[in-house]
Amino acid sequence: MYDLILDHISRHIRLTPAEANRFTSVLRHRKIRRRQYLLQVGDVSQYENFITKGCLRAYTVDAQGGEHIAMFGVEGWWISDLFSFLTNTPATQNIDALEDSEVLSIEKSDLEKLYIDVPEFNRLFRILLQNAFVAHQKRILASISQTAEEQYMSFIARYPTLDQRVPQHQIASYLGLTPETLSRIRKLQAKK
Amino acid sequence: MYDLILDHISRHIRLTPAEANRFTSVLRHRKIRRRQYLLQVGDVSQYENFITKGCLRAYTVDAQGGEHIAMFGVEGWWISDLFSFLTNTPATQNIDALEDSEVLSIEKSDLEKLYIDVPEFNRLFRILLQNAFVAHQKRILASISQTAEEQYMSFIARYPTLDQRVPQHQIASYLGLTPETLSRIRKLQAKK
DNA sequence: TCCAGATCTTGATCTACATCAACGTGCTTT
DNA sequence: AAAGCACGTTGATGTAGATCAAGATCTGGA
Repeated sequence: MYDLILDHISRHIRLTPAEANRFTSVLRHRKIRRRQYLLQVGDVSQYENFITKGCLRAYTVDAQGGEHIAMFGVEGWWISDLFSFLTNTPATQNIDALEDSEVLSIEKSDLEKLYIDVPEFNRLFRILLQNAFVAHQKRILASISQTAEEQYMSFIARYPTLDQRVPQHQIASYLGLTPETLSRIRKLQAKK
Repeated sequence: MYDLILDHISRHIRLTPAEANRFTSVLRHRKIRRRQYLLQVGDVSQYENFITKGCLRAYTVDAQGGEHIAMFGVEGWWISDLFSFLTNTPATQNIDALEDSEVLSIEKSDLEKLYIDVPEFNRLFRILLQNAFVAHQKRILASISQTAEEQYMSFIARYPTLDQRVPQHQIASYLGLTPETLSRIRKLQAKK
């Protein structure tokens, strides 16, 4: 149950067995069925979620009802509405499952206690944030400087597994394209 | 000299006078003239820089020579090529000054020692990263879901001072627009 | 089994924004 | 004071990608 997350953590910080137990003891295991919400707009996000199985997405819904995907997550990734989680404000994103999934969730108050009891966790979450920050920065620069086709090619180069698992129109939404445009890009690419 | 940065820090963590001294003792004060580089593509970023005066920008240059602005920074903000800094790889961004500026720079090895000696700094930089992360996420969602005009209106709403200080074509570059398009958007807005 | 919805594709048309080009103004540098 | 940039504006035209519409598969639920 905890193998994946402990392995994930051990890449960044070293824990004693006691500390590892301290950590896993506050994790809550949850199963999320396909199309089921992990978080809905308006709720306050209580948890940081580590995905142990399946695939989820975080997305906003605009005034016209259009969905815009902020991030995907698969096994070994974290997913949450970080802003809601950090500031205790209502979430602006929905998170739901694209496949039957399982997550390990840590509650905010538990995480804060953990920071105090095992200071290394400050370091861990700082590193995770750094990586996420850098990924976001690349995504921004891509979106302001690349064509739709270039962005899609970068996407499949960086996330080849996601391209296989996720419906095409969800990827279009992630890239800020219409499904039709992505379909045409793929058709052109197939010829090359 | 250190008033601004100590005030900035005190919003997030509480330091003893000794810890504050420990911190300021590793800061390096630098003056950067308008158009002068703080960091150039290819160099490894050695510093995190806190701006005490002036205005800087971080930007990439694409194959066609086009500049794409990753971020602006003014007094009270941090600026760096975080990826280069964290991974000791050559920077992919230039940072230069849009006005005569001054920064306080902390070197990577000093920061790492600081994390050990004063663990609260882990917390500080985690919080700073969280804020930056959230800002980036909003920018991504804006760029994939809003029109050019909407993005510009959001920009001036969020950064009214930047809109005053920064040349218009730099803002266009930040938003991923051409200077002509931004000029036309502003003309339309003026009528409203 | 059958129906409804989800997904993807293809074509026709539209439009937001880019590109190209010219010009005015006000700094900076000498 | 002159020359040269940097910066912004405006107009004409081009194009990437959106929108609208229709149809083909496929899938899951009653």
